[in-house]
Amino acid sequence: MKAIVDCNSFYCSCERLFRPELNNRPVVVLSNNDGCIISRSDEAKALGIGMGGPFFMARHQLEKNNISVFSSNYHLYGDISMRVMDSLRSIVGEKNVEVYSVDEAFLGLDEIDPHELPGLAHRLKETVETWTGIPVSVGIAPSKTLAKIANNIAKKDKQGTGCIHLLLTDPSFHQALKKTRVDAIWGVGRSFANKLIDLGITSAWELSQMPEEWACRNLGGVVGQRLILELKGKPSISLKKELEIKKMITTTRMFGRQVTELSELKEAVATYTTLAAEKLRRQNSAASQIQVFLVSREEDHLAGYHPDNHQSTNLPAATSLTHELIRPAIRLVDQIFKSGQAYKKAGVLLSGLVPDGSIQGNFFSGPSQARDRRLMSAVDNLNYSMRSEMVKFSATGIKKDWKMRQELRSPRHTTRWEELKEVS
DNA sequence: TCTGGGGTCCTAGGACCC
DNA sequence: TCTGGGGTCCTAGGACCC
Repeated sequence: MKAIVDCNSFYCSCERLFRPELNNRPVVVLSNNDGCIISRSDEAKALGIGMGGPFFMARHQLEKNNISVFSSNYHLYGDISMRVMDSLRSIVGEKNVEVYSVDEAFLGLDEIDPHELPGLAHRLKETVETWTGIPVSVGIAPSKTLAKIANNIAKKDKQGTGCIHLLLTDPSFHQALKKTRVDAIWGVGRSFANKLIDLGITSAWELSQMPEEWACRNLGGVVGQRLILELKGKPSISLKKELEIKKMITTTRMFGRQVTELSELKEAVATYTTLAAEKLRRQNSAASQIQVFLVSREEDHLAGYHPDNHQSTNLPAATSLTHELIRPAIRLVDQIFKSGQAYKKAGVLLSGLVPDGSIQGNFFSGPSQARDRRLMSAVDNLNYSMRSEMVKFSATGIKKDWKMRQELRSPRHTTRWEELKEVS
């Protein structure tokens, strides 16, 4: 058996922790750059605020309904997320928790007596809520995909289910499948859903009755095949181990305004490279390839890949050192940049990742490498313990006029001393 | 005027090797 | 005049997730 534990309106719930007067009131949280609405409290949903809609278009509606609006505060959400996951680990054991995203985790429950599952579900919910203050929903079923469906049922009828739903027997999940539309299945996106509906397959139940070979041919090969098995209650997507090493690392951001100056683009790309390099060192990897891309205003509506605006280079040797990554990154900006072009977004992608310990050296790398690495880890430690850019490379700029907008961000209550909540 | 960011997995097809 | 076949690795692109 598998469980999924999912935080309800996670970002909104985090904001409410320090603003209890917002409980039972409508709240929304915006994406980076205050672009879209990415989290809504139940009250905001009830007022008709859509998911993923642009902030500027909803602004009037938000004001009219006196809805509280926050920019995203990832320092806060990341810290609260860790506490939620630690609570789950303390109940089912570290090896049975797969952190699936910032606000949800799959749990492996094969060692638990099925009779104890309802009690466990309640204990999970109550413990997380008591220890962290974040409300959660729990779904339990034989496979991950069915657990997701159970969780959706729990969330859809919070009063009726108490945010807990279990699908432990065949009849119970058959019933649930009949009530679930194909486009609501985990693993079925827009394109597969359209395809299925065109074929007259509208419910999860109908999909589960299709032959595996058919799914293999029509739903993305083994992915589709696994999906059918999962819907039948045969677990085919296993729990992933913690600490899997990422195979590529990217940092991309919109700018707060259009950027036309080469010098500003270089600052931004140097800043993103610094962030990506920190992520790289955190998992003890080194990169052997770096790619940079700039997105201009004009091509924004043309979705996808534009070779003109992407350049990549193979590094002479894999590295995790920020300055060895910034240099080639900036050269790539020079190659891509077109004078007179207005850019709205840039990104850095590190790939060809290898373990940092066993880097294939080359003729030209000298003994300074070891010293540089000690320097980097000192910088990381300082920045980590202060939770800020205590020490940084001058190439990343000082003023950062291009930085994204975050006009409505709440204080970083749990990660910055100077922003600690005061209670009098 | 303003529409996020960061990932994963899988497949097809080309390059290359023996 | 005749010109194989199987395997591996890499990359681009499509699909999906939160």
